[in-house]
Amino acid sequence: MTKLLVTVDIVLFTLRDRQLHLLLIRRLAKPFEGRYALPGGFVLENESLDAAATRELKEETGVEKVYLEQLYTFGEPKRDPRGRVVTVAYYALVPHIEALSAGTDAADAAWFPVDKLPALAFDHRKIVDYAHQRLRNKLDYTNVGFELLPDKFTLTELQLVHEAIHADAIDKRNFRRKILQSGIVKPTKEWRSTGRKPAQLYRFSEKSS
Amino acid sequence: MTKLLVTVDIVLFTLRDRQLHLLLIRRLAKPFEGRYALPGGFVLENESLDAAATRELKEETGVEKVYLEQLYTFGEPKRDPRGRVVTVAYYALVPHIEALSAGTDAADAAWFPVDKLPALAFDHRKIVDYAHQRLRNKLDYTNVGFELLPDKFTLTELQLVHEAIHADAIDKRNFRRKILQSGIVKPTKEWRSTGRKPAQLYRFSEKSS
DNA sequence: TTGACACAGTGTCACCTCTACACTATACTA
DNA sequence: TAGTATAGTGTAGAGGTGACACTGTGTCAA
Repeated sequence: MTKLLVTVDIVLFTLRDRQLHLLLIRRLAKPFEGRYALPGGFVLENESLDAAATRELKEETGVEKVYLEQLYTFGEPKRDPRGRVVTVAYYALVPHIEALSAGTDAADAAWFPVDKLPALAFDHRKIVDYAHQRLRNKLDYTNVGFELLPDKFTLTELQLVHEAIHADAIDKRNFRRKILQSGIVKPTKEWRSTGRKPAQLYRFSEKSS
Repeated sequence: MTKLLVTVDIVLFTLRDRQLHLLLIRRLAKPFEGRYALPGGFVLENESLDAAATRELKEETGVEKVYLEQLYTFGEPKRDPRGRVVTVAYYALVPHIEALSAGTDAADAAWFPVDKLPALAFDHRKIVDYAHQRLRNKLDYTNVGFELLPDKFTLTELQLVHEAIHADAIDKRNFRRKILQSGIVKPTKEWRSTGRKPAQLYRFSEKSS
């Protein structure tokens, strides 16, 4: 009946400048002082795991209303040098706009491209890799991609999401055909006129899976 | 820095009589006295989560050398009426033969077909449903199916595994074509002569994914 | 011994899906 | 008004999937 410390850690992804980024916080205390780590913290006595993740994300990064999903629980006895800590890892997705507006009022939080991460504290690198892999897989058979976009978006923007996550170029015609045929998306009557030729805006269609 | 009780619970699947079964243990103590529950128990101070799951499975069911995979962590504050308990759920797969030879020396453990389960203690029904869903999904894009079969098996036996998990009939010719084309399996020179006409035995080929 | 039975094992065709591939249209800017 | 950046569009070949029915053979019982 030994009790253990339980934390949540969150891998918060967003898309900036056509690249998948995630948010890290520089540690001010030992161990791993000065290193970057995932946002997270202890689970309280009367709080569900999801609630703890939501709360920590808001406290440490200011971000609210994110897509949040439990990832995996890491519980190696020596993963924290201070003692036994079991962490329930989550990943979260926010559109870039929201991510920017969120003030990171407390710590030195910063966005890093997933392919250029600094050395991380604890086993957080392992958690990040796991999250990235899950995101790649899930993109293909679910609608998570939309969580990285604002309410209305162009098909090119949606394609950029897929390209960023898979780190690979996709044929434009094939991509559009697949998306439109699936009915996952429906056109609005609005057009985005940033750039040269305006592009039609689409919206995520709740219906299809 | 509140510490919490952390348990592991395991959904142990096997195939008996062409049907997917799982192992449950009748509770002898309150709460939920007399009800069936998943095998599991507390995570010790110096033990990884996987180690705890393996240990509990062995202690409570006698089963060793199973395929074991972490599923999800359930941490609603009120999921255990006695107080806050976070449980890391696992699912495990064993071939029927091994499952039988394992003596369930301690408690009254019993196998139940997944579609005829008794009422379960705690939120274990939710965990079982989650595990069953995961197994169904994973069957299609991985090799987990083989974990329910002995080392050598006939193609019909493999088909029965798929049919049991998906609870649906599969066309024999299409199934064999897909399996053989994928190279996931390689023929041995042995034949099983139980039944009428002997069938060729196959072995899981480590190579392809 | 032989006939019935239970299960093993095999091929084709139609349809759908995926991939590879290149040009035209148009709004904005200089 | 010419240049440019991005939007938007179709087709043909290959491969994969699903639907479909009969023959072969070892075992067992009469």
